[in-house]
Amino acid sequence: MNKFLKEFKDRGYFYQCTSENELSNLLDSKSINAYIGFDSTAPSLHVGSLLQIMCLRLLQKHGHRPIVLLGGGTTRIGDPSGKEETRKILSEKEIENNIKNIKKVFNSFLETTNPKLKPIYVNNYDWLGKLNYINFLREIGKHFTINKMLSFESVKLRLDREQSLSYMEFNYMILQAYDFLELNKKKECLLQIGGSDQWGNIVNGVDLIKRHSSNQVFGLTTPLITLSSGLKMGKTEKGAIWLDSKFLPAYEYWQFWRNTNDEDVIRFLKMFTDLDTDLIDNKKDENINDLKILLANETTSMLHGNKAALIAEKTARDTFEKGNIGKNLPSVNLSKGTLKNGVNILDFIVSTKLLISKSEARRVIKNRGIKINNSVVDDDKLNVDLSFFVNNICKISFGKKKHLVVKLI
RNA sequence: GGAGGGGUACCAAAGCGGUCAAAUGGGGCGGGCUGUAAACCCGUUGACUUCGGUCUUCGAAGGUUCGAAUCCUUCCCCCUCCA
Repeated sequence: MNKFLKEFKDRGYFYQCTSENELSNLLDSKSINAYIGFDSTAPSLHVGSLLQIMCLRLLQKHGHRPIVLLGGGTTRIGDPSGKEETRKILSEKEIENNIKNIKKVFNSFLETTNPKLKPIYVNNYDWLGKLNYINFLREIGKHFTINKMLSFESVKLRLDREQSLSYMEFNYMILQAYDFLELNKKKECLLQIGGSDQWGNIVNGVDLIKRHSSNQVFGLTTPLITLSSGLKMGKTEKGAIWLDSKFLPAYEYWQFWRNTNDEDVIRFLKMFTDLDTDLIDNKKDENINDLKILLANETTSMLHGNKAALIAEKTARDTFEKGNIGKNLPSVNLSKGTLKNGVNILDFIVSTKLLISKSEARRVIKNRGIKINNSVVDDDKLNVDLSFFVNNICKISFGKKKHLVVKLI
């Protein structure tokens, strides 16, 4: 088997492939261009897209070039799944800004200097925006039969459940197929990778290209990553885990990985780090918490850099293992003047943005969830003044994991 | 276009004139147990409060009433069936 494919499987990226043997031969014979499409409705990407990004890294590692499709065109249409979520209509400017921002994310994960490997960015608005409906129907539409489209899982599911499926959404798969065709023509793209939910769309593209230009291209899908808890990755409890320090500081990114479920650790090490898979298998019996730290360090340094990972680890050890005030915990500044006469604990909490409302703060205090300098606050009338500060610093904690350093300035 | 059903908090879903800031379940958050896991148990889940209350919320806007999520009117949206 081709080395890329083998590693793809070893790391647990593999779910389905259109013609595995042929693809394997192709990848052995030359370097190819392969694409993955990303949604650009948000100003950045979160861990939900990380597996896809890792696929692109792996392509590069094996000498293939990734094409990153940022869906300016499809974003404009929107995938109206979900029930009655009227999708936000994004302005052109927003989409452009999103795309610009998202590119930065890729640049921190991908090799960008080697001219043979560096990613090609494309925006499908460039071709979808120019489509002429009649021509499109005649050239592309004729290759699709309704009979077949109705048989696709995504469609069937909706129909079986008697949920409505708009014509617009029904067309989504054709547009994605068309994207692949364009990329095949213009960028010699021979492979599309995507999540398993994209299978139908990908197969459509492969078929379309065969009919339209009789080229053979391939599709490859990754499994849908769920946490052992069954939750979809990325869209987790506490809000999105952004792949961007502007939206999520490195320390919290580190914490996200540090808090991985036991059952997920080995799997995630393989998926989300560059560590050799054999090496990871050999670690199976090591202390689970050390493995989690390893996972957190590897993933964090890949995105935010080695230094940030080390700082995050040290900060975590200081706060969790020693119970100290980790120097590099997230911090807020407060002016000395406001505390001169002391300030009520509720106001204090809200002013640090630890919590957003006084009611919530009151509730949490009642549940013994607030600590100042490691001691539980049990009175919501507590007056916080300068005496709580040592060297102008004070630590306030919400729960066991959320700690904040308040600095006086 | 016709007939019917429906829009309730993060989600699902009760309520159908006062006792409703709104049952119940899920999710979230906090606590306990632990290992910064999982499972389990307990608490909590609109905002402000001098803890007496006050204010804003049940698709939208009006109206009836001492009093409306509940009744009426108009509008918007969704679903099912028929054409």
